Amino acid sequence: MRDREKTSGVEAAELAKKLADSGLRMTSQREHVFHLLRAQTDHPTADEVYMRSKGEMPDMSMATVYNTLDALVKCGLVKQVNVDRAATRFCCNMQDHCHFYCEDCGGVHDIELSGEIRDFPIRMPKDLNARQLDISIRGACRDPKGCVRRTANS
Amino acid sequence: MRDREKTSGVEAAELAKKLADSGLRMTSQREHVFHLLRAQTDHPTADEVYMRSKGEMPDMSMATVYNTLDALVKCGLVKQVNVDRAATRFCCNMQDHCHFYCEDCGGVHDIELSGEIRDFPIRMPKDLNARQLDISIRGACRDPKGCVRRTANS
DNA sequence: AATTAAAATTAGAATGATTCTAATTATTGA
DNA sequence: TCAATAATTAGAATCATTCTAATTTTAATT
Repeated sequence: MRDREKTSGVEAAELAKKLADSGLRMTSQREHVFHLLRAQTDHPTADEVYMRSKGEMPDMSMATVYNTLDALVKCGLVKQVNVDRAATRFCCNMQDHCHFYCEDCGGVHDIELSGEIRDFPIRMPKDLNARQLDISIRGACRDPKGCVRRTANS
Repeated sequence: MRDREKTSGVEAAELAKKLADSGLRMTSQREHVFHLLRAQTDHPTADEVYMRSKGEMPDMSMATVYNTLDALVKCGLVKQVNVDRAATRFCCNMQDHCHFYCEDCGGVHDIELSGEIRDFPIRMPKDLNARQLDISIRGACRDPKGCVRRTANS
């Protein structure tokens, strides 16, 4: 086993507990990736995490980076920013609306907004110039008829 | 040249005008894809569009499907649903917040919400059970120091 | 109607992100 | 310590998307 420190004891304990709560084990790789994510809050990609891990854990594989990020997401310590790892979808409803992804059937539904997007309670910094806002909601259809994994064609 | 109908004259005229406004040409492939998107509002992927186009235009290539979807997005008749075609990003800020993607430098910034997500003016249908809501904003940093295309490492 | 330049389409190769596989190693609880 | 289970690894495989170079189509002019 490799040494397992660098992270403050508090972080390590928090991580171990959260992992255990989800039935996952504490490993040095998971601790290292978690520490690394906390050190720089710039939303790295998996590949960036892999690069950054090289210094302290040069043997960690890309597969482990993905597995570890999945574990951290599963135990609620990390969020995935572009949540959908699947293909881009297209729609021709040009009204302001948002999208609901059903995690069970894979379907996408439009959801109406009941107000203007500009009135949403978002505190936009002055130095950022917004061009487009997207809202997506993930969850499950409750309709047993509508909620059937769809096929790619027709 | 292949025949070019199937679509109501109104649609075809609207499409031709929008394309022209963006300096793009009307083609039978573009008309066909546009018609197909309007016929089924289920947010197909590029591959699904390709499959569905087989019946009427069996020779259309995947490259054309992508080019055509890009053209329709560019001229404002179609929206891309998962806007980011790049790698997934990870963050460990577990507060409710949203993300700002700078289209110039590729950076991602957290943006605070000034209210509860549950108070957002979204008209959620009763048969949909939401588990997670994501808000992403695209645009440009105005800060010339902060806005520099970042490198993958460090 | 023929000519031409620019734009669009095509097949297929290339790329990039992610997932899978099978073998090895580490962790945990008895 | 031992066995069972979970995690890690390298590398292959997959999938979505982009690129390339050749061909075809379009649109504007003769």
